[in-house]
Amino acid sequence: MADDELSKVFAALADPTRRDMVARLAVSDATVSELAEPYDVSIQAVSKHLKVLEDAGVVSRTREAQKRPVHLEAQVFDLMAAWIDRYQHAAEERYRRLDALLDDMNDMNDDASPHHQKGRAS
Amino acid sequence: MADDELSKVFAALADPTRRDMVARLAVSDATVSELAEPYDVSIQAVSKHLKVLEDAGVVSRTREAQKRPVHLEAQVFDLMAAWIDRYQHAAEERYRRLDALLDDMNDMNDDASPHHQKGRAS
DNA sequence: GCCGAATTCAACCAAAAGGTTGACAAACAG
DNA sequence: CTGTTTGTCAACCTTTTGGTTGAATTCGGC
Repeated sequence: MADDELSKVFAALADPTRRDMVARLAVSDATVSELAEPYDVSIQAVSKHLKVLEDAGVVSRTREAQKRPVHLEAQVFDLMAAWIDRYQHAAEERYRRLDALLDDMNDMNDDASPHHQKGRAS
Repeated sequence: MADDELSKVFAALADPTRRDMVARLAVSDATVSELAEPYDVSIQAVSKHLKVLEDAGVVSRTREAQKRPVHLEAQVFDLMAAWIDRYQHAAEERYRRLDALLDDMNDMNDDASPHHQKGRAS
C-alpha cells in the first residue's frame, strides 16, 4: 500500500469489517472489545484493524483507564469526498466538451475523411 | 481483498498509480500504452492495474481494432459518494444528539447532584 | 501488593498484491 | 503470408495483509 494519506484511507476502507466498524463508530465511540464483539475473529485481529484505521487517520484513540475508547475522525470523509467530487466533475465536464465537439463535427464533417467514424452502420 | 463491490472499488483506488489513471481517464479515454507512458513500470504491470480497475467496475474496455480503449465508468463515484455521505451524516446526527443530551442534562441536573454541569466556568 | 480485565506486542503463517520477464494472440500494414 | 503493434497470459518473486496464538503491559479493584 502506498503511504500517502488518501491511499491509506482508501485501503483502510477496502475491508468490510473495517467499514462496519466505521459505520458503528459513526453512531458512538466504543472500546476495542465492544467493537470486537460481533465479529468472528480474535480481539488481536480487531486491534490490528483499528491500527490500520488509526494510521489512516480514520479513527483516534484516547487513553482512558485501561480502556481505549475509539473515536471516528469524520474529517477524513471530506478528503475522500473532495477527491471523488473532483473527478466526478472532470468526467462530467468531459462529456459536456464531447457533446460540443460532436455538434461542431456535425456542422462540418463532409470535408474530412469519411472512412473512419466509429459509429458506423453495420 | 473482500469481493463485494464497494471493497473492490476502495481497494482499486487505494493505489496512487491507479488513482492517477482514473484522473486521466476522467479527461478522456485512452489505450493501455497511452496510459502506461508516464509510469516507470512495464506495460504488463499497467495492464494488471487496469484489470483491477475493470474488476471493480471503475473502467470498461471496448475492443476496437487491436487497441482497447479504456473508458471511465463514472457511476462508481456515486456508489462511494453514497457510502461516505451516509456515515458522514450519521456522525453529524450523532453530534446533534449528543448536544441535545447535554442540554437535557443541563436542564435537570439541579434535582440530581448539582456539582457536574458541563459548561463549567474556568 | 496482587488479581483481573483490556489491550497491545511478537512471532509465525497463508494468501494476495504488485512487480518482473518471456511467450502468446489478434489485428492491421505491407 | 509475413511482420509489427498492441495487449494479455503465465510463471515467478518479494512484500504486505490479515489472521492465529502466546506473552507482556497497564491500570483499577480489593
